[in-house]
Amino acid sequence: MRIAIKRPTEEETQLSGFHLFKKLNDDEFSKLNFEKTCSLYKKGTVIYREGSRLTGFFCVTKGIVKIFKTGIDGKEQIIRFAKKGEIIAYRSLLSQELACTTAKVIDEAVLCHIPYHTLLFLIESNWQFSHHMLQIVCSELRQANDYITDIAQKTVRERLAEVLLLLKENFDLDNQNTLQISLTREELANMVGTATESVIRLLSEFKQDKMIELQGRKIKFLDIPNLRRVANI
Amino acid sequence: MRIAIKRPTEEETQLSGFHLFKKLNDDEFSKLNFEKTCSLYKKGTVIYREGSRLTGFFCVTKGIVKIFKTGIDGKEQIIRFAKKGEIIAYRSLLSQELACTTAKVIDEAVLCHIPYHTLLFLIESNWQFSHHMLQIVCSELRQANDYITDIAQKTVRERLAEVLLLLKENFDLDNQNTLQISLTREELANMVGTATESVIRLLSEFKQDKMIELQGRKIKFLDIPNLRRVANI
DNA sequence: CGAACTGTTGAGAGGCTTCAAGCCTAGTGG
DNA sequence: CCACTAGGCTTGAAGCCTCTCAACAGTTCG
Repeated sequence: MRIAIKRPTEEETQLSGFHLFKKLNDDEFSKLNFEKTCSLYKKGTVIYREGSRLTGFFCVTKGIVKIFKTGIDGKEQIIRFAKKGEIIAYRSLLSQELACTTAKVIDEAVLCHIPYHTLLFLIESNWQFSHHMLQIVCSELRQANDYITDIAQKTVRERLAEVLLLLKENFDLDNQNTLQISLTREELANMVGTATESVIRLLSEFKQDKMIELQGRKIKFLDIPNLRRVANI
Repeated sequence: MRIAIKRPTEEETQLSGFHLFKKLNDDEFSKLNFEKTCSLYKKGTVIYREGSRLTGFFCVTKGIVKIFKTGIDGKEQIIRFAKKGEIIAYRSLLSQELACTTAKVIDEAVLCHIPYHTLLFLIESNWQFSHHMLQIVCSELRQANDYITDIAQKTVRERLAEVLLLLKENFDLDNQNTLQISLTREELANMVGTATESVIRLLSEFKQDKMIELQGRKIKFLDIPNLRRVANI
């Protein structure tokens, strides 16, 4: 599945920007760089699949990767998106379980594969690395718990508004206030946990209420305070 | 809020059973024991509240603690229950955030408070401790992600059946197949993410279908395979 | 240029929630 | 000892939010 067409540029494989690796000493960082394997992945490529055995984790140095679980009738539930500076597949790896999610490229991406033994080496040799790692997992756990509460208690309308705001926080807007991540209606539905048709209807309601503007998959924010009110946060 | 009426027994404050501390050397374990503070808490006591600052994490050595978030209109969303051998409050502590959940005793409990500096000391001095800690957080994150998928895709009926089976896994049954944890209908609803009335109606349907038997808050399992089928796992 | 996928809209059905009323149980105070 | 109260439990009825199904338009791509 892992098809690399062209090589990523030197710059696209730099791990120095990762907060996680900030406290490594020169030796550790060299070792990391020596043992990493970076590849460029086209949109649509599956990085790893639910149930597969992982040999390491990945650092996203470019692009966007969608992490999802497959639920009832193959319906996707999107857990999160990973972008530059974030790591994926570390959870199942640390638990030494088979992958419980699938990772798919939605924006041409460069990923660096870090073998499991390198991860273990870093945990053993540098407590600050472990500490950072702990903070990353804890942060993700917090988001997951927050989301459980939302999804259990809020209406689809509130959740969609919240998801839009969340996307706004995590992915930049251009100078026109347009969201710089392109998702299908179905993907939005799979984030919110609803039917595609519901997302479509609600989006056009938001549009009628002058909170957003739509052009295909482009979403432009017009009235964020009101959107926040709808989201009920 | 933290009212200790009677002292816990020596045996009730032992941390030697905790998997998390298995790899500590004698010095580390002594330090841990020296710096812990154990108390006994009555049913209904709040250990820590959403938004409060935490000074350490807690090891549950006896009893059951309910961890929940407060959502819309004060409606509780139960995140999990912690029982003997489990730790609580570590997530917000590690992230150095204010508590994002509330912990309340639902079965008379003994908790040992471990100060933040002790946690940091252990992370610095013993990589195996950090590794265990990472595995605990990862395991909780996995459960959270699974639950997001369920709650987003399954019906209330399926989720209730699943919650019952989950409780069966985590809390023992007596020799009559009766669940050894006593929850109100409202608490069940707050786990499933539904209205109390819905839980009541579904429980009596399950009873009519001879899958469970009810006596007040006691739930007795009669047909687990069928319950599993309803849960759709 | 058709095939496959995505997006849109309408109609109907049904699962759940909400509101309301009443019952039961346990704990309290006269 | 018993009425009383509060909180939990139960049931019914009404209604709405959301899903599903279905048909069709638009878009992309080989």
